[in-house]
Amino acid sequence: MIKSVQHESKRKLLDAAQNVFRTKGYAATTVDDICEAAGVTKGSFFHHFKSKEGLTLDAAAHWSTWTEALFAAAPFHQAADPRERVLGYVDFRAAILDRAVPDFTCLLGTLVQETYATHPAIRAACNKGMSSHIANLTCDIEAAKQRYAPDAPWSAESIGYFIQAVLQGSFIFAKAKDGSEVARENLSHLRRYLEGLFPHPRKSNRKEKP
Amino acid sequence: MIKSVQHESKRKLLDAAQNVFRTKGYAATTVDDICEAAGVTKGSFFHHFKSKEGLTLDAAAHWSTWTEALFAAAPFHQAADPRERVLGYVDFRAAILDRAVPDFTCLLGTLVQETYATHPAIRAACNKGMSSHIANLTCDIEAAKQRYAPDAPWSAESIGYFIQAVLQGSFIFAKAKDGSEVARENLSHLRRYLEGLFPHPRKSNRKEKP
DNA sequence: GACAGCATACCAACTAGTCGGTTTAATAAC
DNA sequence: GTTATTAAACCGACTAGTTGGTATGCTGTC
Repeated sequence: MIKSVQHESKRKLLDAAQNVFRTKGYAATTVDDICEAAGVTKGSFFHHFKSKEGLTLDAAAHWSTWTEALFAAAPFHQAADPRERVLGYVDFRAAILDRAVPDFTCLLGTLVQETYATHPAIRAACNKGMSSHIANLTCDIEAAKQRYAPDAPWSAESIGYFIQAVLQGSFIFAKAKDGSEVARENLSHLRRYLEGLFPHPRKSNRKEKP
Repeated sequence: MIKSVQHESKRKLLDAAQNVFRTKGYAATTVDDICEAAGVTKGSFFHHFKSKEGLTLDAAAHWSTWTEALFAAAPFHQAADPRERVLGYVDFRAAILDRAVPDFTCLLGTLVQETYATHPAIRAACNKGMSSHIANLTCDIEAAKQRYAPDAPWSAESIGYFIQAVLQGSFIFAKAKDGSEVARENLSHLRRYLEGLFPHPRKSNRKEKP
């Protein structure tokens, strides 16, 4: 407990960065903004991070830990059938769309869009985080493919990227329209596509493959 | 000719803004950056635009004119079958992915992601431009639906948004990976989905509906 | 000479990062 | 148990540089 109190400022700064970046973007967010949101001072900020970019790199890693924990704990992750896990993932993403826009959008997508040409280290960190999330997702997709579409011409990984692209694009429309209705419809199209990619052998969805 | 020479600086500023914003984003782009890229001075900038935000609003309108002209002139737009026009649109978007990243990404998507919470006027301008592009696209989709899937439960408009979301999301991955391979695969998934939504009645794709 | 178009010099506000110093916490010596 | 020592955490005023925007001046055309 003593130890956790010590590093509380750092954690608060990383949490605050997540939210402020998702609201205002990277460049428009000042170090003071983050300090204010975290309730710490600028001196503390530069004690823990060597620069704004340094904080951002840490925040990207922090984000990945945070989201992986979130998805690992989500109920869809328990389904026995990998097809259900994949569709459950999409449904889960749809379910959290009722929050405010900055609360369901993706830090990494927001950051990379702004910084890809100017901050190579941030671009790389975002790429790493997104790829690793997709790699996790790809495990379930691969298992579903083995069971329901073993001869399909597409790769499981490319489906993982496709799912993420639909999500990222939907976030942009949620921002443009200040609402998540379009995002929700997009996820419903995505679900229909995935259902078609993994056709049930017959009628039952409990039937085990021989 | 005199008139066009007179306003050449303004046009150059709008063109430059398009490219610089797509590379560095809104907040990280300085007025001086745009002036330098356009080859004009700051005095000229503030002669034509009242502020950086003012220029951005004009640039969003300029972008819409520019892109609508681009798509109106593209060959896919001539196809007689609306299904071919829709698929041709996707193929066209895939075909221009061989350019550099800032040359195929979307100004409006980039802008709105950064400014949605801080610059309401820019958000509205981006929303308007994207919606209008989708409305154009929706005409072809609606016609294709009438012909190939008149009883489908989805709306033509929602397909328009879905197509754009896939594109916008693909741009994010093109930025994250500094390459368009993922984007290309995403568009191939999108095409497969659309093909499934508009099934051919039999075998021929030249058959006219009675 | 009036005016649009453009150029140069300039300013006030802001921002990332610094720096000297204070507080807090853990450990060790006594 | 008290005190000394050390190091990490923290503070907030300050600076050097940047930025959007302004003020003023110049030039050619009508």
